[in-house]
Amino acid sequence: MVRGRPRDATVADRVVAVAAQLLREGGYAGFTIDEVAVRAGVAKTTLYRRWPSRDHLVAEAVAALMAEVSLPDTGDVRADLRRATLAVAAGLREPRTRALIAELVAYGARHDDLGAFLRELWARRRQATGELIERGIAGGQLPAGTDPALLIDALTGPLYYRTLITGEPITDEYVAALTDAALAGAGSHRAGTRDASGVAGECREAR
Amino acid sequence: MVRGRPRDATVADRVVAVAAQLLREGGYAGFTIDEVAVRAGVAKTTLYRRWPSRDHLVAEAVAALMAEVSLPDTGDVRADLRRATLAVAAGLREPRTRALIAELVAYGARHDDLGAFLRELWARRRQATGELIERGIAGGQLPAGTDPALLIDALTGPLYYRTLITGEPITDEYVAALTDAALAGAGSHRAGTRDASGVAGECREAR
DNA sequence: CTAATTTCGCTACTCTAGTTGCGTAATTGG
DNA sequence: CCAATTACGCAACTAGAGTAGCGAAATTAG
Repeated sequence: MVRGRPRDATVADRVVAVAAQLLREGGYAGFTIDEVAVRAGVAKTTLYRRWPSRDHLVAEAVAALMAEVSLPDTGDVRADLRRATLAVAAGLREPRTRALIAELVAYGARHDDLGAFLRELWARRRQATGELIERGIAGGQLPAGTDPALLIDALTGPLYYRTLITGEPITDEYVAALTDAALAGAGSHRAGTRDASGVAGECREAR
Repeated sequence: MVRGRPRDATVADRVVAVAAQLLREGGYAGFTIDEVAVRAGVAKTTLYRRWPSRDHLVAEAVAALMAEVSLPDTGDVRADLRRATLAVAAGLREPRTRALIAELVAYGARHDDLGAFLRELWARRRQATGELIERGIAGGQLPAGTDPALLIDALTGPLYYRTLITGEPITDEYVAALTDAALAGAGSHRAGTRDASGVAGECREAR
């Protein structure tokens, strides 16, 4: 057995719950380590014995907050992808969510370990979408040459780009156009077929 | 005339130069207001009379750093877009650039005015690309229905998405595939033509 | 020249992240 | 029971962001 005094097993749960609650209340602002310590009834030093930095604690609390969130699966892969993309867009429109993601991005850049943790978090979210796309390819609803990772990026990347970088609005019309373009572009890449000039134009006419 | 003692006109230049230099030396870490004040030979309070926060000063220094950067223009719009996208990818591969952008993203989320400032900064960079695309449409090198903003998002969004969120590598092959998909998807959206199901598949066969 | 006005430097302060050192509580092994 | 070991709480500390107050310097209006 381990020798010394065992860790208080309730501490982790209490702290993360309090941290998540603080984030819900005031978002990123108003979240202080001291406040977490007081509300959770533990010493600040105890917090730092378990989480190496404030950023780490916030990240874990966010992970707890986004533990749920599911993916539609109606059998119509294209429709499911549209719905999922609209859901992501809706989430990113929330100012508090936007602010939190922006902070997480900075955390990931500041601490290598936190970066890995967050990448893992995002990867889990993309996993399900990837499987959905695989089913779509297998079932003939998406072109055989479709690269799942690339399609996810094409659907999601512009949303985060607008949210975090350009700040341009993400309307449902924009999401529809984005989804159209991404689905139309899927499977277009072939080794040796670097440029698809004209093809899109042809497709447009053919509709 | 204005009544009181005039501002020392050299202060702004000195401070921004020192701030940019500190960013070059140590990136985001190691940048402290006190150090800037000491090196620029001004009082810390004077800094805060001109820049409302550290974040604002960093943002202005970054803006000074990225003042240059030009866009290729060979007449071949598709090739120019490929080149420009590769250049953006190369920039984002730099760890220090990546870290700075991540911090800027958080700044923009924390301060509304800084958000506007940064959006303006990015908008200026996209402006030139938009004009390039317009020329491509006018010259028939891109489908008539191409939405310039959407195409820019499709080309750039995934790069920032990978850089800031997923952390997946951005290889030149990835950029090539991404550019193919984006260019193939351009102009695919039409009012009333919500879904392009099958079209991409057709294109694949026709290739 | 004098008064009003504005900038500047300086000192001292608050607040929060994060650290250090110490005494004490809880547990296991003998 | 006793020693070793580990967790915990507490108090004091450092460092950096940001603020407040004051006196001095520079400038313009009269």
